[in-house]
Amino acid sequence: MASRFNPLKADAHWQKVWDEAGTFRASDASGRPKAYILEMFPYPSGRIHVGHGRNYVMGDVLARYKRMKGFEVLHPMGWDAFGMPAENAAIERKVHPGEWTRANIAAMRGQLKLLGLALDWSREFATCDPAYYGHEQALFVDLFEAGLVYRRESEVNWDPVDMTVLANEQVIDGRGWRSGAPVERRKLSQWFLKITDFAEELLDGLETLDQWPDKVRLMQQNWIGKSRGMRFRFRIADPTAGFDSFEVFTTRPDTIFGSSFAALSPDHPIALALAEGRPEVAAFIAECKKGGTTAAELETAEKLGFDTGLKAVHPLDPEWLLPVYIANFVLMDYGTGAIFGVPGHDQRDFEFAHKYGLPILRVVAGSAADADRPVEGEAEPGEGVLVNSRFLDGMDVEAAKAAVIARAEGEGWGEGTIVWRLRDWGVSRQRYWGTPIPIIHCPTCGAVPVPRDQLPVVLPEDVDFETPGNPLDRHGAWKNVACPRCGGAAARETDTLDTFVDSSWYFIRFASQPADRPFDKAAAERWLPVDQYIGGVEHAILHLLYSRFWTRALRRLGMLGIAEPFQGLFTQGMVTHLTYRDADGNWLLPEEAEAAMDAGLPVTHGRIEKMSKSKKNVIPPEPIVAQYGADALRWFLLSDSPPERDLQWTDAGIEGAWRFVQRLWRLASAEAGGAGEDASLERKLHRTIAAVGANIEALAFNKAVANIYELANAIEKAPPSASRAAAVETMILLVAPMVPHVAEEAWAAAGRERLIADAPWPEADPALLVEEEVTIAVQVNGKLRDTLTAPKGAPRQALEEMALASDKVARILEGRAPRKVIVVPDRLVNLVA
RNA sequence: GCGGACGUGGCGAAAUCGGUAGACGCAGCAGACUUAAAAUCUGCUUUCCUUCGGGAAGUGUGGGUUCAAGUCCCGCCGUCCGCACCA
Repeated sequence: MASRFNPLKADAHWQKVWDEAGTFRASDASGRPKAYILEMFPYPSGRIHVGHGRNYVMGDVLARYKRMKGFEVLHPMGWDAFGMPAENAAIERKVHPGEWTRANIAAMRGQLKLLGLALDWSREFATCDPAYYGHEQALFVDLFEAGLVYRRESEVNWDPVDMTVLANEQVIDGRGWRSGAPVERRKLSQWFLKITDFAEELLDGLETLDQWPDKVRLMQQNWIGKSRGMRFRFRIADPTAGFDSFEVFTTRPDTIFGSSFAALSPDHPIALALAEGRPEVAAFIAECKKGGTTAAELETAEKLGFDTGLKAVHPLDPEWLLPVYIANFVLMDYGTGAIFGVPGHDQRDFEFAHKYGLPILRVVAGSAADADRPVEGEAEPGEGVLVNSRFLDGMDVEAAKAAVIARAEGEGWGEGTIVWRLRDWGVSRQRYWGTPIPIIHCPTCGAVPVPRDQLPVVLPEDVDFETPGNPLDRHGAWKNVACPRCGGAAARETDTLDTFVDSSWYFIRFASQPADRPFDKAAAERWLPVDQYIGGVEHAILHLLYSRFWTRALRRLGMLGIAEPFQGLFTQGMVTHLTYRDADGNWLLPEEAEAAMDAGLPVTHGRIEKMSKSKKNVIPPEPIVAQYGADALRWFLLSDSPPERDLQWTDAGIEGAWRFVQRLWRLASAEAGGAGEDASLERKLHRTIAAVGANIEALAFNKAVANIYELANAIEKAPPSASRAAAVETMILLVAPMVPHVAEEAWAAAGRERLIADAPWPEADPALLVEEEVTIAVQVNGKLRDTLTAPKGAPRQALEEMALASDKVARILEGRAPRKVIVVPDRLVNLVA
């Protein structure tokens, strides 16, 4: 047997063996319990780096482990292939987006294959395949017919660089999530999916996701943003411009007697109507729109108001008139676009009242005795008892809320209600490289869905990107069609779907891909939900919320009997690497940095950052695999850092991993020899079997790695014995999910005919998990003074006597008897002097 | 501003229920093997003191609860993440 493991030969060999045997092909018909392991599929942006690899290797270890545990494992791979980078590449390099995308997929598939991933490649697809997006169009038509899709003119987030609309979720600090350009407001006709119809169940469903990180559940909960409160109508004392009342929403109906003004959003219909006849109103509204939307600007933005001169009648006192302002801080798209101001108990209203000299009334106080204490410095939004509030006086906040709502509902001027922060999902994109929206606009029939037998609506290939904007819009031959309903001249919708639609159901298509429909219900339900989903936390809201919505929508349509698509979710950390910059702050490749230093130019070590092309700190997998092999790379990616935390790429780290792979090989290929039992090694082995299994299931790969190191150390120190030879063999099984190539090689070298990938996971013998002897800590006053060895399960009395017999303890106690003795069996004895 | 997470050796980290802090790895030091190097193997490696037996301190910081706190509670400091004029 060779003294060194040669990954160059072994990697390719075993990858071919797995491939030819169809080892990782998932069977829909197997009787074994299923496990669906999925990593978020990649966008084919060019090349992968080792940071992407970490994600796939984690899923791979779990998939291989589950196979060994007897599960039928579905572990597929595909490509989230629509999106703007392809179009940008088309514009810059004059290649067709499809060509660019296909070339990237081919390159990245080759890179992934170098890692020896246990993937079922037979289910691979790209979302830009008409065979995929055609079914997506069919699903869109289904949702359309079910009333879950609608079109409306709306003010949208317009990205002036990418020349497209962005969803609210895609606007970060007022800038486009991709381009980074400040987002503009524009009015456009857009297609929307009714995700708000599902707000309640998306929120409640979070409760069932106990295998999701709390952090992600909390983020979704905040995003959905449920607020309970009351809606009520203010009558306008002197109706103008055709309006005699307006509605407001509040979460604090209890403070209704603390109100000193009402305020309308600058976009409110009444404000807009007033602006028609009064230039000063129009000017104020224009002023409000000027301000930026970045965090910093909003932080410092002044509260601005314009007194319309209108008076609102207090709903509980017809004599009480409130001034009506237009105020810049009132948002049209939350609640009703109008508020009633309670300066004493809301900070924004407080600032507003200060600026415009409005009364600041106290209606909540710590106790009734504080009723006359003025509210000073800042608003008091907290708990207390109601004061200065007529029939509410003396109630606590919750009771007062209920009392006001009951009164309003009884008298018919308001009602208890719930308001959501979540908005409907705008899915129209004015881009070419996406799924065409399967709708035809007919001047007579309106928006007509493309009949199912005419799907897919295929993207035309012959498009030009010379002119800015959407090339579909200019493509007459594609765009101009007959109306499917009346046969008259009509035009295709030229907007394409947000690519997040593509990724909202790909996991269903992986489970089942018939040619004639999106998926087969029974086949999909065999695999779904995904047992373990792995990906970046950056998708905590967008992709994960949309997928949950899509799955629930399909359920409502009766197409799928599953509520939640992802039972387990894991968000892994990034791989980071050193960066270098020159004197001008430009990023340098490591070799450029070296050359510059040799030339005596100043080079600064940048921060250790997430690998990215722009920072020039990416490590591609090819040279690493060529030098150290796939197993060393996999081992490194699993070692040391907890998987949810960032992992720093270092040359020393990959070399350490390579040394371990070689060490495994040496252990496995050494002459076995020896006879007889080694009870202590067997205990170690069985504890390791249990620990590695538990740690892999918990995705604590770094701990599983440490368990293996401990076992390897113990085996190396153990004298030859039959136990030792068996331990080596078992260790090969334990590392097989993590370093599969060297494991197969060692397995074959040991004369095994079956693949180790098909071998069963070893079972820990429960009898060997229990120690016969334990080390007992002996403390005096809580400080460790001695340790002693006792049989497992020794009685308290015996432990106490042994502890008192210790010389060290005797020296410290100086002959005194301890006042108190605490004995924790099998752990410690604490003598309190 | 609101919400959340985290803070342990030179570094990555571990410590499952409040019970021997630092397992395991990296880096480092010393030694073995070698003509030499690589590879490999052995030992040491939290800090300070030491009469070499051991002793003291120690998990961001200050308190508290407890026989016992990295772990629980309260305050503070710092780092990171999410949301943000949400009525």
